[in-house]
Amino acid sequence: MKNTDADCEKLLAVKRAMDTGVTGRHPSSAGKRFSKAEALRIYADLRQSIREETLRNIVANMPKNYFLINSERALARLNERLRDETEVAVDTETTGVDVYTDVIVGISLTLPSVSIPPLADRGMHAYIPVMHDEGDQLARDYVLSELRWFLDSDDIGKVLHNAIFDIAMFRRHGYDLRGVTWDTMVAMHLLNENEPSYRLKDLAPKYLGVESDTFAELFGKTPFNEIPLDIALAYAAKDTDLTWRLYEFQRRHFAKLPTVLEYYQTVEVPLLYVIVDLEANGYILDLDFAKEYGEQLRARANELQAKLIGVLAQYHDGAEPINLNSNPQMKAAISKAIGRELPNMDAKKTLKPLAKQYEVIADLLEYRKITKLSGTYIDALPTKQNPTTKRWHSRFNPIGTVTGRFSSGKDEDAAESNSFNVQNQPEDARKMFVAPPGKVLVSADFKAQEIRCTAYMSGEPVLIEAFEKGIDPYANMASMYYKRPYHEVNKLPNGEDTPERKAMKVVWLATLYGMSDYSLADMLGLKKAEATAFKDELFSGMPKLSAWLKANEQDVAKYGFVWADKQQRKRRLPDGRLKRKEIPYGKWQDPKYEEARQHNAKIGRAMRQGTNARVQGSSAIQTKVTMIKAHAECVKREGWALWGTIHDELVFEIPEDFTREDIAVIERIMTQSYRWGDVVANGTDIAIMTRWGKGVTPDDWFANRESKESA
DNA sequence: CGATACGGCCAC
DNA sequence: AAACGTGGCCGTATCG
Repeated sequence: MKNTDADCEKLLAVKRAMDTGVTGRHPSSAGKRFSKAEALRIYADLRQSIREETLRNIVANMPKNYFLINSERALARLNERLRDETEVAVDTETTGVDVYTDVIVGISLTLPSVSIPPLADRGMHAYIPVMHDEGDQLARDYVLSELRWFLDSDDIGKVLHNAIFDIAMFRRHGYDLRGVTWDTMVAMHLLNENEPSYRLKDLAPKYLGVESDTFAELFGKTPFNEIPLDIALAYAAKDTDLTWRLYEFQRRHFAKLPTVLEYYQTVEVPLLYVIVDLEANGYILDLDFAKEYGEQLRARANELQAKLIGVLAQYHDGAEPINLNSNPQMKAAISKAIGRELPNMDAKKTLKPLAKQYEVIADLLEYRKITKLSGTYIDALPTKQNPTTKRWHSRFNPIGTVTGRFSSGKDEDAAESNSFNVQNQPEDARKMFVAPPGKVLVSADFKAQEIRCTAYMSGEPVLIEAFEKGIDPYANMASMYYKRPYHEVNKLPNGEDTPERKAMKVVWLATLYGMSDYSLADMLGLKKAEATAFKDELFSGMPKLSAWLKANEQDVAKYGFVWADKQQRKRRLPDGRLKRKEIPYGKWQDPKYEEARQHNAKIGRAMRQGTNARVQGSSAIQTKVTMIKAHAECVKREGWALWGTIHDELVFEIPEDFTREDIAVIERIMTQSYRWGDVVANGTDIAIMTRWGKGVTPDDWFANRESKESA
């Protein structure tokens, strides 16, 4: 059997160790033939001893300006020194990564300006253990109360790596961490959104030339409170030491990016506090509803399962019973059942068109939809209640995407966490989410956010005029293209799209996202040449937009990056500068040119990403700026909180006795917080609900309330 | 048996 | 020729 690269390395390490006499045969294998299994056992022991040696080295080679603070006197002296600092690096060590349940076991501080005469290195790196199992130390309550003035101070800036976590941990113990001025993790993302990892332990070797072991490498699954204080000091003080050095490195680089720095300091950093509140506020789920709905879905799934197995089992060969969740099995069985070979099991492209013709396919589609819905959402979410807060919490990661949008879900190193993605909840699962008692959810979206953004960035008069007149841009385009009156191609009396408007929406998004004419034809049911002609004619009426799209591609090709609005954020697309590889005519399928094809595909992808990143990235900035304003308003108002954000939408929770003026406030926040210059006004649609979903308009809500009052 | 890849699908 | 951007997560398949 062939060994993996990882195993090869392990075996080589063992061989080296045996050759140099560092280790010998494994005691458990005395008298047996030397085997790979024994070598791997030796490796495990070797690793353990390497780990122990690493820890010994870390302690032995610890810089002289790392100090353990474990007496009242030492803490008092530290407090004095803190008063002379303007900016300090801060980090917490904790029992785990659940900010609502875990607790702080120690605090690291780097005081950069301290100078202790015999020591060559400037700066002081302190670790204050407060809950380690062993060793002399101060109590957490005492330390936190002594440091309260510092934690509360806006005048002493705090520099952290992943500040959201630490702010939330301090809050867990009833303390604010005010004055955060820099988050090296977020800053790194603005300096390079393509970075493979934003862990301090990966950034330090890469950018500071400092080797650094991860917590897991050094301590495995041992919680930090079980780590002896000498090792804890060396490890924890190094964290703020590295954070500070990374900060200095980043400052130098931001000097060349003043517009990005301005955005970082006025948006991304203040936003961290908004996110902490948003995440902590959390969600309430209607468990009775979830239970009942889950049972309904399960019953239907069982019914479909029995039916499908009845039909398909005969087409399945193999020792194991047929599995409806297995795509390879289903592809084979259904192909046989319907007497034609399916190319794949894509629901939209392959199965849906066949569902009318073949009941078995319709059943399978329903079965898959239901099992996905219950498996991922309806049955899964109820188990994720936080034991401490009794609410459900999501993570909103402000650097989770390359364009600047939020991602939502679990943290990278938190497989066990109860966190979940709140941004991809299907309509049916949203019904589980309810407003807290006495409150309503108010959702406010940016009306046609990305299209307004494009109108502004391209300066296209057709789009700008449409927005000025309050005209629907899709309908306007449809009117132009089909040469029919606007009202005829806008919406149908029942509020649904006309086919013309729908087609324009597809074409619009296709262009924005760089869809090929081939795919567009596929989507609209046209021939490729027809799709090309369609797009050409449409865009010939909007020359400024066409020029803008072209310029974006040229920028990607020339510079390898594009800017979001006002040069606040860069999207680096280095593949755009690659040179295309020639593939001779007729050799397009030739395996010999596979590498050339992939190479050229990367360039095409970069070209498509350019426009998308400008639009999506600028829109994300609008959403983030608006969130800061919305949060500030919520803080001022009793019972108001920011409940969620889904890219182009903010959701508030507010007391149910809200007024028309309250709605007007939300409307102003949405439309005035971040404007597309003076060129394109913002719009917002507001909906009110007690259960997450469609909701009603404010007018309907008030009409309903008034009719109840008069009854 | 664990880590990882992948197809598929939810959202905007 | 390839062919729609940004994500997260599920279950199965695959690898060693």
